[in-house]
Amino acid sequence: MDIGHCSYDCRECPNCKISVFSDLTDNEFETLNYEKTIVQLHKGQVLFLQDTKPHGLYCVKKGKIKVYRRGSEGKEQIVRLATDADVVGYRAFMSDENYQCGATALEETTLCYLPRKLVQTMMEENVSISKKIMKLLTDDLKNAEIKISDLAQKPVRERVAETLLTLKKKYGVEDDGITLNVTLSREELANLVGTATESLIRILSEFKKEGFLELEQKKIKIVDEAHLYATAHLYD
Amino acid sequence: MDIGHCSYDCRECPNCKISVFSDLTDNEFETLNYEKTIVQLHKGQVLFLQDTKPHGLYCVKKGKIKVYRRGSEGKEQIVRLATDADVVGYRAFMSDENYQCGATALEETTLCYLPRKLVQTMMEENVSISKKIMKLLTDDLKNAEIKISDLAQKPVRERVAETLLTLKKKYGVEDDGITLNVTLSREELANLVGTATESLIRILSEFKKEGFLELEQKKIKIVDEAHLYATAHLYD
DNA sequence: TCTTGTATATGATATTCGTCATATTTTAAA
DNA sequence: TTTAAAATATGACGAATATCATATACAAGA
Repeated sequence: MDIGHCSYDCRECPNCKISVFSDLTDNEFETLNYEKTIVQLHKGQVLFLQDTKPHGLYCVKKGKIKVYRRGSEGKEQIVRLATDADVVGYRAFMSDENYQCGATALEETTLCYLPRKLVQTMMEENVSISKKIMKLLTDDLKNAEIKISDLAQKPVRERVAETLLTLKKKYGVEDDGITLNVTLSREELANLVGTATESLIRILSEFKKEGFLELEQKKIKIVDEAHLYATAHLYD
Repeated sequence: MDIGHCSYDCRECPNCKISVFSDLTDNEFETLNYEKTIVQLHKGQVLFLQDTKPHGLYCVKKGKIKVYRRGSEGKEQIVRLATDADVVGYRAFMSDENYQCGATALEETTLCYLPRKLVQTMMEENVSISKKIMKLLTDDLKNAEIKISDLAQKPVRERVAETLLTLKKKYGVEDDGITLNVTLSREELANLVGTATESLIRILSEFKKEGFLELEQKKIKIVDEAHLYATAHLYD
């Protein structure tokens, strides 16, 4: 995990218009530039560990992060995914508790680390930040509640279909228009769906046989989105 | 659902010290008194329905509320429980979306309804309210994330044990020190655990045979909490 | 390139859990 | 009270899914 100081101006960051920090004054941007730290993660590197204490929060500049919770048998359940402009690690930070989830890079990822004091100052001075963080929280809570009822009510096959569609929505597709723009191992995909790796693999094979997907190593191509939607029992 | 205007002073409310509205000025209390509406619900009455539009938020004065999400097959998954001083219906309200969960009274319940405009004004004038609502959100998100990993990883038996302990923590016990101070049908309990009603009943019977519980109609007595903890694989 | 380890895949089997059927108890209504 | 309806309980069964075993493919390092 490489850490460096202030190598670029936050106003240049393509995320500054859409992220939590979109409505800052010039003065606030100066402080941000000075106080923030760049964190560089390679694929598989850990950003923070479950049950450790947060000291600030992370804003994804570019890359992909998985946020997961490890159960008593060591199996990890992915509870959220993050990408450019998303904020990571703010749940625990906000409630001043230990992280209840860990976070790891899914690919080469650059983040900005904002130390506690900076965030607190900014939140006090600029109401828009609190509002945006609240919006993050309500969105995450919404998704979490949907995930709860899905886990309790939908069979694995439906959840796999739904997860693939969620991935497409979250990370988009490559230039060909069908290849999911994210690389997850089968195990990670299973941990996202909430099932055993073998079950996930079997259902991917089914979907392939049924012509919904094409599989090339870790690359997943969604060739029949409509049928996936139907299988997921989703209508949006 | 009985609705009435301002029949008491919020400063008299036993919850005003611990709820979201604990740090109000006298002026703000005056407005609150004037603008709020009392809502009285009998057991089983609906507070709001899934997929409808929120116009304000509710604060539980006294009683118990279940918040649930109905899946495509009509089965409801309880995602949260509320009691005195809890705020209900704020997730959708805050993000200005339709309710994605419904809410129903589990027993005779009195709530205060605060219309949108009032809440907005108060949040702008008094930062402590936003902060407290943010605290609610982070707590709910935390619990939701735990529920997600439990649903994905723990077998039904463990989840039943955990749910019973959660109920004890949330609603406490009667004067005898062991009877859960909440009345849920077996079906509701199953919808909270995320399992079939028959499975829930079977496991309650098991727990009874094993001497963890006593069952008298809907009353559940936890007589061996330590063993329940052990079965739940919880250590807090 | 070869080798070794790891990820993916697939079959066989076991287990958990949900569903259906039915009995029993409780509650509510007549 | 008597009766009907609903909730609870229990057994039998089947479906869904996890686990285990093993094969194959892939990737990383020697």
